Amino acid sequence: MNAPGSVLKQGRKWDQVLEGARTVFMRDGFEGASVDDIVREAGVSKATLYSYFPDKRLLFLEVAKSECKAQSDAAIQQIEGSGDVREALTTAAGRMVRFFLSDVGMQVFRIVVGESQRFPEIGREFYASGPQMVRDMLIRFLNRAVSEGKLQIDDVALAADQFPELCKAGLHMQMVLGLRDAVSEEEIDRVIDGAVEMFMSQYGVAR
Amino acid sequence: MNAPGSVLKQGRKWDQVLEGARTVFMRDGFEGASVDDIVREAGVSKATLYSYFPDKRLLFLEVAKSECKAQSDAAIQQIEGSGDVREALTTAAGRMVRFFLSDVGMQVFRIVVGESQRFPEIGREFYASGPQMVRDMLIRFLNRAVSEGKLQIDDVALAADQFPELCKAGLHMQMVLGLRDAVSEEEIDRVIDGAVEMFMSQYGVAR
DNA sequence: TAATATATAAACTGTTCAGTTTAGTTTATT
DNA sequence: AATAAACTAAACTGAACAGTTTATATATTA
Repeated sequence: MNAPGSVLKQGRKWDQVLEGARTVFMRDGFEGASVDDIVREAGVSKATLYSYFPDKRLLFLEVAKSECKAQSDAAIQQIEGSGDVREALTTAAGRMVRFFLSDVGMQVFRIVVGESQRFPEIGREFYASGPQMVRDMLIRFLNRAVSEGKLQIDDVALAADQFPELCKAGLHMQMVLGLRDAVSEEEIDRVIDGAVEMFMSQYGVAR
Repeated sequence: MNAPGSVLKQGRKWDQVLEGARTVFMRDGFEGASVDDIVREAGVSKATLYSYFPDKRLLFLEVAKSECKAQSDAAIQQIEGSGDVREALTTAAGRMVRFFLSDVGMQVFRIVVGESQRFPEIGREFYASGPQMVRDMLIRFLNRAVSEGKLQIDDVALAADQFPELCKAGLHMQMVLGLRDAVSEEEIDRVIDGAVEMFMSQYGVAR
């Protein structure tokens, strides 16, 4: 079940540490979170934390990975199943937008972007356990739709990169930069519909 | 000419300080840059720096604003002029992509995203002097094209949000996260053409 | 040339914080 | 109950760093 990604680990308070770290990192960011805050939140001694994680950065990496995986597993699910492409894309877009705009999603994004220069593996691991998953899923989905004659796409990889971007449509940037603190359901729907509409108008087969 | 945005300012080494700060912030990020590094780079005393800028954050804000303004002034220029919509969009897309993927553009983005939680005005000022400018320019351009019957767009604001996102198409994310360290001209063209193609296939008027 | 502005180097203050160490305690296992 | 593994609190180390102060120097202006 809750495998620790890397080769670190022992004992029984691992989850407790990770949960405390999650809370504090999500609240205060990477630099903003002190290890002392984390141990206090986790109800654990500093020595225990350091017996699990060699340093703060690795601890954050573990938190980010587990968050990402949880979210993108949920977001990926079966696009499969539903026969209608338009419907499937709408569903997928909904999941994506809600993920991008969730507190956790945005906070992880902020931290990862901010720290990936100093700690490149943070960027890599985040990408691999988040955006990459979605991208791969979309590529599979689009390839299937193409081979079934439901879509017509020359460059599937490009299309798989375009769709998630369309799902941001300015909202993500505004939220991440703190220009707004909420987005209404109407706006979300408007963006989703706009994304699907635009995507289908290029790649949909004429009927 | 080089007005200092806010109401701070005096004497003759202002530019020198700003230039040194620019260099160091762009190289090391916000937290990574120490004020001592900056004064060393600028060839200026710490006291002088602090006589111009009340604190490090404000100093960075000034750097970010001036970078942003320079870049987005250049990027905005006249889309106007050229009568062909497709051509104008292609040109604009080229400027945008090259801006997103430039060292300065990415570094400012990284820092702003990373720090805008702790310092909300950084996010606001960045947005106002960068993305907002582009957005407004696009809205004006699209409205004109619509009224001239060259494009058909219901929701111009949405379209103006979609186009820049299309210009990112995964590349921006990969670069910002440090998964790549360069993008070929071919890839850039592919993304630009893809963006224009998709945009026109929805909003272009049938001919 | 005297007076005023601006600049400088360098030492200092105060704080924050990651990571370590120590000496002792709790929990599980046999 | 004995033993070992995991945990604890708390003090400590060492370094980094923002911002201040002081005493001095160099331009600029009147």
